[in-house]
Amino acid sequence: MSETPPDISHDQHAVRRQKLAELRATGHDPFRASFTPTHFSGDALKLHVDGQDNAVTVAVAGRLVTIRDMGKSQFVKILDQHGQIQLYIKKDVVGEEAYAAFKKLDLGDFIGARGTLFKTKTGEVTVRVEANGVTLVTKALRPLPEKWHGLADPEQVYRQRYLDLIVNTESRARLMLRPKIVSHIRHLLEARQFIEVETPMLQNVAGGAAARPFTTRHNALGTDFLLRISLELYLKRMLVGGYDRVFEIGRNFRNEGISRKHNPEFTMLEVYQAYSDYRGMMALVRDLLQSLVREVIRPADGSLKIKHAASGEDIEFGGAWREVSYKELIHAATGDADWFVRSKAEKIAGAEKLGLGVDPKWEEFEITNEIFSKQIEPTLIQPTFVTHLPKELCPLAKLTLEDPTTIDVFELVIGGMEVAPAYSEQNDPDAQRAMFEAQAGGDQQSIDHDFLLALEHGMPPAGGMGIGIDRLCILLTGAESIRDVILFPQLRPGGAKAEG
RNA sequence: GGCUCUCUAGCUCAAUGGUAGAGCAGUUGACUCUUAAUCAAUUGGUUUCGGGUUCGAGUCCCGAGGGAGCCA
Repeated sequence: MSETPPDISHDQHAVRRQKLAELRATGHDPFRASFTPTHFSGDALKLHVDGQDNAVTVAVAGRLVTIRDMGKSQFVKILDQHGQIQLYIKKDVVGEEAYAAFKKLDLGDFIGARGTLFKTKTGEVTVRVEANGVTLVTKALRPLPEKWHGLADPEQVYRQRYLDLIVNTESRARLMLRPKIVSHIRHLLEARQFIEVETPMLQNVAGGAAARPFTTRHNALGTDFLLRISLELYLKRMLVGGYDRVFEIGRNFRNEGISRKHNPEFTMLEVYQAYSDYRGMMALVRDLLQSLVREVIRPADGSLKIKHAASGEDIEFGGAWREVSYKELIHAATGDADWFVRSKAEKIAGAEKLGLGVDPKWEEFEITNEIFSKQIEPTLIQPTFVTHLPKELCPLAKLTLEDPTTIDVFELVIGGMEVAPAYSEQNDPDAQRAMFEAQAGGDQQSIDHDFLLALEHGMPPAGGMGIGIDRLCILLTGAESIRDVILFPQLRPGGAKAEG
């Protein structure tokens, strides 16, 4: 027994495991302890009345994130769903043995604490822990990242998001905002008598958008399915079925690149309203976004302005929003009022004059749209309804009566990003079939014949709109990347740092 | 998929091709109102991995892997 134990003081994992072993040896299993808090931290803090210290007793629980040890007393902070609350532990209050046990706690441990609320000299409402007031409810066997700089390595932030949420206050605030945004959207739509539905993610034909789908296999049916790339065609079946106002908030999957604006799985809101049209959708989306800024984001100055991270410009959500046709924007960008009657060769020359590389194999509308997406869209920082896109860009909308080369749609652009497209929905089954066939180019398999059958049964005239929830959250939270508003963004597998 | 950048202690970061360091965290001690608490001492490294050049490589070269940005 004369052997000196090996020095493990450098190995925080080993030190914590040893503490766990000691606790168990003395009959305290920190994974079997129970504690029932009476309040979340934020609610508890509100209970303190100025000038009435120690009048209210609360029980709070959370993760130990700060320890300030002053010998015979300590200030510590715990973190729960609401945020942090400070605890004050005095040796002469809790007793020698309990105080010694408390000193063995580590940052990251989950504890429960019971005590009375008081205000410290510096004005922070704090729980004065009472005798037998502390319970260790879970031992953390791994150390937390550094307290001041937090977790900065982007890879670890995404792979171990839980650590990011514990130590990076801004990440936590931003990600907590997202459920509030989604909830607010739901409530607003429900208040307007929209019905929320759930439609299939496993589909035979991935329709409603142009994107490469993921494929998966159903064993019992012995058949492949595609993961949906859009919600559109099933929600329209609901219009056929007599649901006049429907929406769905759900995951779409697109088997394409990953970037600051793209995650392979992302969340869409789609809304369909019978007897409305794209102009009705304009009012709806503006109401929705203004309400979100007013009620959820609540800019401090009482305005409806949000800072745009990429440009530094303030985005003004209040008031009426700019409305401009696609053709007007193209005319202005090219300086050519006759752009749309120019030959393909002239369009190629025009695009190249703007510094854009174009593939001669492209269709004319693709050349024009390259100008829109590269030269125009990124400059539209303030909310802008771009209306009447060329009909080739979407086969699911009604043609404009006065100009059958365009469709009755808008694309809402904010912060240089497409946020919400909306259409007067095509409900003529023959026109719809013709558009599908033209687009499929003989590939009958890519046509959703079941949807066309539904249309033949009759779909009421309707306006429809989609909002990319992730992009909306980027805008509303001032984030720089889609990865900052998705809890667990897609990364290459297996890269997590190996831990002993 | 292409180009550029990046990977060093648990975390945040240093280190002309020449002995791998600091702060926080950890460990030991002091301190009964702290706010990145303070003070003293102290442990801790296969520098992402595999090759190469060199008397000598964290640093230069090649390859692999992860991540970031731009492009497609």
